[in-house]
Amino acid sequence: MTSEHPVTTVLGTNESPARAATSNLRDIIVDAADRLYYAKGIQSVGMDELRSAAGVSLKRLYSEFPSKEDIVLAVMQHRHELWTTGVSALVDDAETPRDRLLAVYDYLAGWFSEDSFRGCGFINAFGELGGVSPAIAAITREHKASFQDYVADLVADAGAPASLAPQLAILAEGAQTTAAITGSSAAALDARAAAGTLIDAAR
Amino acid sequence: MTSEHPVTTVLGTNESPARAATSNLRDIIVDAADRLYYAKGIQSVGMDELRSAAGVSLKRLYSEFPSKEDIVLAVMQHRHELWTTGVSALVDDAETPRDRLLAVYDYLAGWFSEDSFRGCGFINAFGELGGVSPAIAAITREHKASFQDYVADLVADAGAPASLAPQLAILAEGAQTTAAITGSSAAALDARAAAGTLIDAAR
DNA sequence: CACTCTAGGGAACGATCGTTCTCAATGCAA
DNA sequence: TTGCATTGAGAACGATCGTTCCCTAGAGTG
Repeated sequence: MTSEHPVTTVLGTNESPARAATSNLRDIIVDAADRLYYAKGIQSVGMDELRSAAGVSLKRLYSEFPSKEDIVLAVMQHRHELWTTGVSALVDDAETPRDRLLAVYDYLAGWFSEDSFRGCGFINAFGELGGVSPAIAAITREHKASFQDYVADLVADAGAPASLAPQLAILAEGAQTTAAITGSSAAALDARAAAGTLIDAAR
Repeated sequence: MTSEHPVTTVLGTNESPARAATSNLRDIIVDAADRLYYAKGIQSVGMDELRSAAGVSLKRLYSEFPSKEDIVLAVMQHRHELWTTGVSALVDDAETPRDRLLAVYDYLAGWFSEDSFRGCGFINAFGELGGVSPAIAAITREHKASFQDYVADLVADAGAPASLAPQLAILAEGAQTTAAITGSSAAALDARAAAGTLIDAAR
């Protein structure tokens, strides 16, 4: 489980403009891997189990990805895109700068209510493999840094002091782990309420 | 990796009043396992590696614990005790109810600054094995629930509304994961500042 | 001293890991 | 139809996993 990725450019380099047709081989593999890794952890899912779930032979699996770690990184890249588009969709629908900040927690509330929810896939992957896989640690850092930057932009747009941004990001992180472990989506509402208080106090 | 523990009583049942001498066999194993599992993840550390680190033969290892999962649970139990005593030591030293609430984040700041810090061991274990090991999921839930209860007591002592407690707990959780991934202890200060704002607003 | 018994070290076990390789089936040109 | 190149399914590989077991060293007893 080692490889040297150009980690500073892993996220955001969606170099396939003609991804087009929904179910090509790569997407089938990534979708199945995402479901399994997220539900059971990465090391608890062997290549044979992934092979069965995806309905793809080992040969074709390895023709698309050189190693298991590359599948894990592709899954994380995929999750990053889902997260980014999901959050910004709700944020863009909000009207006031304050509501745009709070929309982040509305996204969390919807996510936490999914049956399959089991915390942040990046935090899970980082805890499991961040200590032994530099590439997985790096992509996790990138994902979280991009979220921090995103919140910082929203805070700036709201005219609030920059110090508010990391506080709001911490609330979002804490809500994710709390919801994962308690199995309840209540943490999203708690975090949203706290965020509202912090935003109001920051003027 | 399966076993049926009486999960509702795993934490807090320290049934060995005469633990006395510091370095008995069990403690040696748990200490070595804690270091390795925390640094590299649980499944990345084999029994042979643990055996070498603890300087104990496999036979003696298995004479003390029936399976690897039992070692993991003992490590988590140990971490729970360290956390509980560490936090309450700082809390007890604080004078005002407000400072007692903020002392939690002071404890986090010290912890985050340790070289070995790599996030909350419970969150890491839950992400890695919570989906396949009910016992590990259960002890994680117990640990987090006990922290929630502890914060709720502090909030009640401060005369603040109960709704403040989950918000402060979420800040603590978020600080842990943020610090782990960014590799910086700044999140403790951010969380502490946010907590101060929330406490002040709750009157 | 001779014998028994216990405990411990570490080789060995079956299972499973990620990865590779063999070989049959297929498409296509002549 | 025949010959050839390419693909894919899944058996097989070496390594390593958690766990067990064999066998020796040494203490205790007569």
